[in-house]
Amino acid sequence: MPTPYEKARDDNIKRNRETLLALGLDELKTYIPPKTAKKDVAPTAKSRKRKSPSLQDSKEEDESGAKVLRTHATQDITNASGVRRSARNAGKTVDYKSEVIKTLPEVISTAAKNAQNSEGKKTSERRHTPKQYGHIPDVEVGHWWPTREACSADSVHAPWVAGIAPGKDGAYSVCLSGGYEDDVDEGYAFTYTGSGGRDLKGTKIAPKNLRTAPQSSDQTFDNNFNRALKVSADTNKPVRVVRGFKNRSEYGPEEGYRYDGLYQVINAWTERGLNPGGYLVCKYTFRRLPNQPLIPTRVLDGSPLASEGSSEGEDENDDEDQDRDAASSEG
DNA sequence: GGGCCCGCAGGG
DNA sequence: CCCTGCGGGCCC
Repeated sequence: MPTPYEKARDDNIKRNRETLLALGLDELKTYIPPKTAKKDVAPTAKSRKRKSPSLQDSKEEDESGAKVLRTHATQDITNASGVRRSARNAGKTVDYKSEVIKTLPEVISTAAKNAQNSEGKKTSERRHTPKQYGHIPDVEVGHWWPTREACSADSVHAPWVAGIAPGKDGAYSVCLSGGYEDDVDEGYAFTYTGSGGRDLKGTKIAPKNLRTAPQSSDQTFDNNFNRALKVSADTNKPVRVVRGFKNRSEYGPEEGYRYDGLYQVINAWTERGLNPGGYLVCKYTFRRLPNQPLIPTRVLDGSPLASEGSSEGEDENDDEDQDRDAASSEG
């Protein structure tokens, strides 16, 4: 017998999922790589078998020198003594040497301080401003970082903690980190919950100085972050989306944070949130822009999801050259 | 595992 | 300066 909370949660999830699936997502799941002169040849023998659903597989043999990303499979991502990198691994025994080889790129920094971007530059030496709409130059869809700090250093999502990066004409970017249980992520569309309404400071007698906390009051669109996303729904500016490992869907990365490309906010509303006080939350529906690389999927623990990916047995998109020429920025 | 408390980015 | 915020390291 489900508790009232569980019932409310499941109702919300069911309703949200139906909304998302009604958006016609199938057309977004077929990415046809641009035909280049060099590659416009039927792949007779598949030279390389895709090792993982990861998007950031290297383009090692690209003679044009335009290679952007590379998977440093042999890099030992732990420190010499297997230092724990973050709370996500607390208590877990993970054999990175064997596991990581499949998917993860090189970990750039294990320290919160001096976060480096993918070029070894620090946040203060960003090459691009994060305050722009659309893709960040040279950062491919599928790019992966170990931490929010590293993602910030690459200008894709600037805040280290906040899920929304607000701008005048809408949000520049959001991060999906599974902060709200009734958010639904169908990959090519998802629902998102705003911020605010949390008591971060505690009381005078018991000050907290927290960064996140349970809901304790209503969220409104007066909040900067929430207003920005509402504006996004009006201006249709593209929003960069980063998925984090806390995202409880098959579309979340197993570790770290991954850039999943551009989305549009297509709806914004408020509703009674899934919190004990029944406080209002701001909700949004996001839909992915077409012509972007497919999103990697994973198998959730203890969940009988279909095996990974959507293309086991389909060969059309087997080519790894999924260039990032999706919807352009600005409009 | 959970609690604490910090730095940092960005806006007012 | 102040405030906020779906991190993360450290200690227990």
